[in-house]
Amino acid sequence: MAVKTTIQEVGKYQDKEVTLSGWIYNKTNKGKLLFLMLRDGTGLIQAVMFRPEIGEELFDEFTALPQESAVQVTGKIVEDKRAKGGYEMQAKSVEVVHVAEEYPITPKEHGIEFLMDHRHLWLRSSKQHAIIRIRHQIIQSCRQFFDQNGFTLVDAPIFTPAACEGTTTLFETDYFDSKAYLTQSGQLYMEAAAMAFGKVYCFGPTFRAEKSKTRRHLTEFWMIEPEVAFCDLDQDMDLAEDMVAFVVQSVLENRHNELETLERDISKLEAIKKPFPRIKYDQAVELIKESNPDFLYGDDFGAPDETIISEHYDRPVMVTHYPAEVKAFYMKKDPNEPHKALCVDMLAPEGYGEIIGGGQREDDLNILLQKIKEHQLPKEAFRWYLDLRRYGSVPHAGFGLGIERTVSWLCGIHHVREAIPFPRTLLRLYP
RNA sequence: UCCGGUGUAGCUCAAUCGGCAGAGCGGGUGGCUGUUAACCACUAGGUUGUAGGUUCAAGUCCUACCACCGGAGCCA
Repeated sequence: MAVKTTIQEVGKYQDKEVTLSGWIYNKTNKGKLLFLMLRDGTGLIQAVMFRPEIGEELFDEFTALPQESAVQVTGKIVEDKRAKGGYEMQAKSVEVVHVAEEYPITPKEHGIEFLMDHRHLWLRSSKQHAIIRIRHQIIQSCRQFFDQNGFTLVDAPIFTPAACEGTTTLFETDYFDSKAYLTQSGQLYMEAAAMAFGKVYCFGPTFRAEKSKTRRHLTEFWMIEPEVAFCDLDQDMDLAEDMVAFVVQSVLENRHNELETLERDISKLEAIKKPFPRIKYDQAVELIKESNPDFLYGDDFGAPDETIISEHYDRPVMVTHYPAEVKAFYMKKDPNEPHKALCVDMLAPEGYGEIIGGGQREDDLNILLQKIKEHQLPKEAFRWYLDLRRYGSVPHAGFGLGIERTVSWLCGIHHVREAIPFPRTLLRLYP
């Protein structure tokens, strides 16, 4: 009896008989020959069926099968230069598992609305499949990086009691007799966790009810957020740089086929080596003013401004020391430049924008109290957070890495909605 | 929220000055032993986003609405 295997393993079974289970990705026939492109989730392989070998009845049945019908095929794996992937199967016996209905996504072009309405099926097509596998690789290598560097996973809650940062619109939901808000960031909880464990990170979904309608925004997106006790801004940047370089390397090493499927320019990713350039806000403004003279000093950067900055470099650039007013209340001010925050944004190359935002946190109780007052935030909701500055407050820092923006950058895709399996945007809650 | 654009067959799109509603893919039927988005022949398939209006005549012009796309803002 033939051994069951998967398409990515067929190289181990050259000239041997195996059984593959999967779905018909595409097929074409030529009289007595039928070419099945078989998909099993691990790859694609062509199975060649010859009418006299298979038998009239089964051959006709297979010839009539619609795209995405489920089948099981047994045959010999042979090396063949004509086949994509280098191998093909000479089918000997075949079995239909399920005859699909007429499949809506054909090998031709489709519009984005149609594809997004069929996202549950679109994930089967090779490009989307490659993107999600690279997403998996990115997440896996982030976790590996933290494991290797002494971090403890401490996940943050999704339901939160109040508008945490006060800078963004949150989703509100009923929580029994009161209201709860979906988290916009795990950071404040990570600060508590860092005081308990030293080096921590969380990985989970975050939610923003902003009516943003751009290629860089989702209402539900995933962030990896490390936080480290006894850490200053420079050490925080070292960490961010180490992690991003590690992740890029890991994707290059393990997902070469997927990058190829996406026609990603690999040389752009191979250039991502430490050290990353580090510039201050003031220097970034000078770069922007070369191309956009209307930029007002003191403003936060818009998407086109970020692109201008990133175009000066072949690797991610870290911009620090933004004006304190444009940053969140918990950012520590630079003692040497009191109007600047000890913060860092990492801008990806090729115009992919901000993938990391972070910095050193304010650790002085009185300054924090003052800031909460200035930002008119509900002091009661921050009682626990302020406790962290009462019981052994230490310099600490961290950052958040947006998974979808990182996936988009590494995959070279145009829109973050393809970087998450089931995107949630301003205008989409289905499927 | 603002600016711009698009709604025509299951899908992607055409339709000139307002004058017979069309193609490719997908579906169906037949043919082919090396196809890669196969090819060849035949075939079925339409409330032109919705509601009004102008006109002998509207896919095409006008008004309103709806949906989506792109960008900005907001934001990460």
